[in-house]
Amino acid sequence: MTTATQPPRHPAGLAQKLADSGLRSTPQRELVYDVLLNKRDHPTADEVFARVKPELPGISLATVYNCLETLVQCDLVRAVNFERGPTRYCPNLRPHAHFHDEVTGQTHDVDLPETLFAKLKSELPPGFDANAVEITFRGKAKSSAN
Amino acid sequence: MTTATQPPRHPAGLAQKLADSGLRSTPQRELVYDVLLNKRDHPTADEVFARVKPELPGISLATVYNCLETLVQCDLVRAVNFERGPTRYCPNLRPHAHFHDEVTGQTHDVDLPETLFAKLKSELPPGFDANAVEITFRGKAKSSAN
DNA sequence: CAACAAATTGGAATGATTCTAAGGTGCAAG
DNA sequence: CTTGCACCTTAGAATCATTCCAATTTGTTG
Repeated sequence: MTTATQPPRHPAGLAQKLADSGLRSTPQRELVYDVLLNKRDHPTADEVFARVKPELPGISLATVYNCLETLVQCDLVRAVNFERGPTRYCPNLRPHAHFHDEVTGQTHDVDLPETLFAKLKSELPPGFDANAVEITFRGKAKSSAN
Repeated sequence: MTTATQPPRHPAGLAQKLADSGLRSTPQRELVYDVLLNKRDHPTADEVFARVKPELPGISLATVYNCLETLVQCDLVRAVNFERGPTRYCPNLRPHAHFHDEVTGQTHDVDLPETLFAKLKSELPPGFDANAVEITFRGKAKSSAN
């Protein structure tokens, strides 16, 4: 490494946030974060891997997964569709939301006023035409009061 | 069918809805639907398989998957978390929703007023304490207007 | 009953993710 | 500056949900 070291393309916050969690700043973590900031198209782990590889040819896919998880834990990045588990099925056909209890793992139906669903759709910018809205809450529900 | 035939535990609608789509009513499909109606705890395919097996020991997991997909196609059942694909990552930390373009497969960020997120949480029944809300729209966006 | 289409079946294949064991890296204390 | 040690990375194997496939079964129609 000569004087050619490139400045980081991301806010200085990374090293700090990592340190806050007792974690180290590594080239892999910085690069993965850079890639996410530079093209905000919600890439998959594989896509991040592909973008990172040219700059750090030795990096492994496992590391990309590790880095992404680390960034999520530090609240620097959010995972979309992070329902790791299998698909669940529900015979309730009325429009409703789901509440996912993080303690028990149970999923509850939550009825919401139709007007809210309408309101949500009406908030979409012009050019976006939604035919479905999915709302999922995460948290804890009082004991087993189904 | 003699007098010993058990009455279906589900609304008569099944056979009809299936027929509407040019599909047959089969013991497997009826039983899978029964199971979903009888215990509405959002079971996974494996769980459905386990509940169905005692009554129809010869049924295969593949058939359970097939039946579930059929029921979803007939609009009798909804699949929760049906993001089959890989997890996506997003460095946008402000509260926002996602719009999933079903044509291009792209995911866009959609900013919504904070008040809407608050409103949503306030609609939760007592005893439900959410620390996160996930909102995903599905539909099509006007051309490539990122 | 014969023929054909629709369904089911078991097992193999796929694909994302996680696990595991081994090797590297860098700070910290002496 | 060297040794120790905790943290990281790595490659490849393992897992798990889901899909695919080819063969068999079932049901309906002629």
